[in-house]
Amino acid sequence: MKIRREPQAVLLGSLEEQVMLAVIRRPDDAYGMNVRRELETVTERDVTIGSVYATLDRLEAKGLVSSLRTAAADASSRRVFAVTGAGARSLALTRSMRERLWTGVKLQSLLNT
Amino acid sequence: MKIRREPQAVLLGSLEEQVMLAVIRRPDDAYGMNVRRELETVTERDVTIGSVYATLDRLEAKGLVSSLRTAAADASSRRVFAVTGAGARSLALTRSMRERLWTGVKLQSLLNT
DNA sequence: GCTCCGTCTTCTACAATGTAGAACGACCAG
DNA sequence: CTGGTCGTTCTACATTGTAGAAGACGGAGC
Repeated sequence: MKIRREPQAVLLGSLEEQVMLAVIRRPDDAYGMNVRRELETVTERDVTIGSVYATLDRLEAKGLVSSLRTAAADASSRRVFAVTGAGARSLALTRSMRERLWTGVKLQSLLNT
Repeated sequence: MKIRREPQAVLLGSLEEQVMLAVIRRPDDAYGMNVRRELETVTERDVTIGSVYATLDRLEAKGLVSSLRTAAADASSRRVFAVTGAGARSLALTRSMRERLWTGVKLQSLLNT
């Protein structure tokens, strides 16, 4: 009998993490353009729409987010995203690993070198 | 006349950030192999030495870390790294931008989807 | 002196992620 | 119609992340 390999939580790239967080911040409203807007307003840097979709598609391929289409009858058909359980676990893992690295780090003395 | 582009603090990739933190955590002792060890013990995942050096070299090219060679007379010649002021600023920026995105995010409800 | 070994660095090649912008379809105002 | 807005898809390319082999060097043991 085959040993079942656990679908382990995966480490995220920096944009992947940001995009997932933006999705979470827009409950039920997380379609591409909105994710982009959220990202831009919160981070104050601009992200092209292509980057957002490319990332979203790759995350979906990995099962970290899922998407659902709004009825075509609607004003315009949107693809609404949500992070999956696996996605949430990846976020948690990515964060805790990073927190461990940051623990005890003092930047002050280095800032004005 | 050309407009001068400011050498702004740069956003970091996930490994870049980790490597820089590992460098900071090994004051005066941050040569390649040690950075790798630090990374592995703190994050509990393995990183090949090639990844570490590639990242370190790229960071140096961007001026975010600097390196210095120990005397060749030493047991073995090492290249010791340190993060620069620009590096520290990038770390700070990367972190604060991310913190803003994480603010208010609750993973709990999503974890066991 | 050799030869084997451990430590550290360099190099090459390739996969995954990040980025940009044009093209497209649908709808609505005029 | 026609042009404008909104949202999505696609293509192409740059930057980062990953892997492992190859070298250089000095010390241990014979």
